[in-house]
Amino acid sequence: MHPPADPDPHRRVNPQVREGFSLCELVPVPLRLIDGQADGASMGKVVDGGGEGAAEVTGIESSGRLPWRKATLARRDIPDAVVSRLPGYLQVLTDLAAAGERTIPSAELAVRSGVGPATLRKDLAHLGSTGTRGVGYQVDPLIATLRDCLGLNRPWRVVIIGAGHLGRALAAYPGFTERGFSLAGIVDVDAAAIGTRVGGVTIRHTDDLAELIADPPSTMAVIAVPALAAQRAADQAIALGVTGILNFAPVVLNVPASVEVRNVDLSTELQILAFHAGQPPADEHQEVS
Amino acid sequence: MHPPADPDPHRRVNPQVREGFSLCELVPVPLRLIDGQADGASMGKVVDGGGEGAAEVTGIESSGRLPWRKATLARRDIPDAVVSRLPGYLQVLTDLAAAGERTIPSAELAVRSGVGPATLRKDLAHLGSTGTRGVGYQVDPLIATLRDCLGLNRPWRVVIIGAGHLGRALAAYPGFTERGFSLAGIVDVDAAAIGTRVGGVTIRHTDDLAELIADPPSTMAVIAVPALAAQRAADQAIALGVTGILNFAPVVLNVPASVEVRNVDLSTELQILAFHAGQPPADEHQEVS
DNA sequence: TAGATTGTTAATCGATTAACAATC
DNA sequence: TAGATTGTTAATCGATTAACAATC
Repeated sequence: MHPPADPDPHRRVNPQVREGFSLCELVPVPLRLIDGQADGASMGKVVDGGGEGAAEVTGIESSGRLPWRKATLARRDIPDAVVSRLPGYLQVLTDLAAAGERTIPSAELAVRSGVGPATLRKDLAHLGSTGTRGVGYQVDPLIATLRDCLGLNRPWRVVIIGAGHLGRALAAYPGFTERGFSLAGIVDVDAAAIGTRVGGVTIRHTDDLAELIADPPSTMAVIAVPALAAQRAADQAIALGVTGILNFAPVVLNVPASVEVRNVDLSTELQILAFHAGQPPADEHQEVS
Repeated sequence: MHPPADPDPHRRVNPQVREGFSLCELVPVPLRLIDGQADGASMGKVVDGGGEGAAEVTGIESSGRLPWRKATLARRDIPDAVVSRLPGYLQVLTDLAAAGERTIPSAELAVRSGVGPATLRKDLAHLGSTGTRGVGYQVDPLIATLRDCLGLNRPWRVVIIGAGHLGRALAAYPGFTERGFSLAGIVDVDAAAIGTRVGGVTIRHTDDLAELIADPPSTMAVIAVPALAAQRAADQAIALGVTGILNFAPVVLNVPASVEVRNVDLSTELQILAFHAGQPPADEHQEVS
């Protein structure tokens, strides 16, 4: 009935530890910390962190005893597969809101999002139940919940590294700012490009990256440089505090586990299409099993 | 140890039948066909196709009794998750070949590809075992096998629909032709753009799409138009015989099951990064479970 | 109430991983 | 042979799906 599961090539990184810990809604769940014993082989002992800081979604370890915020989401608990579908739901819901819809049943939202209704309801249940039995989901509150979950209510500043055709196209992409990402700047090493205006900013030299990222701070970088320059670009960005990288270069970036990388590779996608195009065509009237 | 599984948002389509059938190496497996009864509700009856045509990877239903080609691969049998990793392996291997490497053990190829060694070996086993115990994999033969499997030994012509910033950047992207895809042309409806040269071709009007796709035939299209125009572009391309679509517009395309769609959405990726950036930072010394 | 639709369970399905016998 | 590394098995893990009780 549905496209089979397919692990996300966009999240591929060199094997690294990526262990999370869980937060629960409204319940002060302590951070799980490893105590200090440097015992490499055995498992770290889980220590009760004392109930502090877990509700603060920015992940900054709190120094004082914060009042328990109404944590809207158990964000750590959401599987990656679910997270990757949330932007799609948000997109569809935004369109629905613009069209004046107030509520929508899961069946319809699912069709418009390209997923099954069971998957949709289970996904949304991860955000805390927002639906009403017999009615469906309220569009506006669900949008708010999704935006909150994805962290889109804070400003995100993004730098683009590489001002070739692709970098400039990305800088000029309106969807960038439409969805709350603001372009901090774009850099390149090519003297011919520097000084050109694109997407509301002026292309600067890569040497200015530190300055650009620092104030106000950017935490996301888009890498749009040739493959050979990509690792260096990533290293620079990470050294300057970037924790999220969208990589368009066809290389596996080596990054610390604290940095999230998503890869987008045009030719990978074309090759996957080639594979399928080379297959015997799926018969439209094929048996449904 | 590894990034968790993550279903591939790039393959999301409206729920449609996507049933395959299997080919086995060297064994003439008949196509499974549904007989003609137009019985909508009940399941189609599976009919033995008589053993013809299954080995022809182009998927054109053969009219005569073809000799059984030595089918190098059971391409239908390869899980999507595996297929999505093959281009990455090919990329790494190509780099290794350029560096003069003759053989490579799975452990090293795995690290360079950002996957685990067990996954790598299991993936390659799907292509027929090409490794040598105690030695590793031979680079050049493995490249040949991968290219064969992905269907990269045939010419693939691609049309780009939409000549905005992104469409033009894609047209100019060298990786396009470097990996065996040739740009058939690029079209737009904007009179100001038509006539401009980009990536070795001249931007033509969308009305010329039929002509462009027909001769020589293109089977792949890249959609780089605004969201509102994407479905229409897809419909046009599909009507003209395109069976693979790389969609950059943030919409779920409605296509027949015989058409493969892969979605690339910049803002989706940024939103996923935002989610992770909003999380408590993964502790580098976190417990390994 | 009756109809509709959610939230959740349990079953299925598929992908990943560790481990090791096979074998170069 | 001894060492190295594959191919494959079996176990684990996670994601999807169908179905239905809960409930608006």
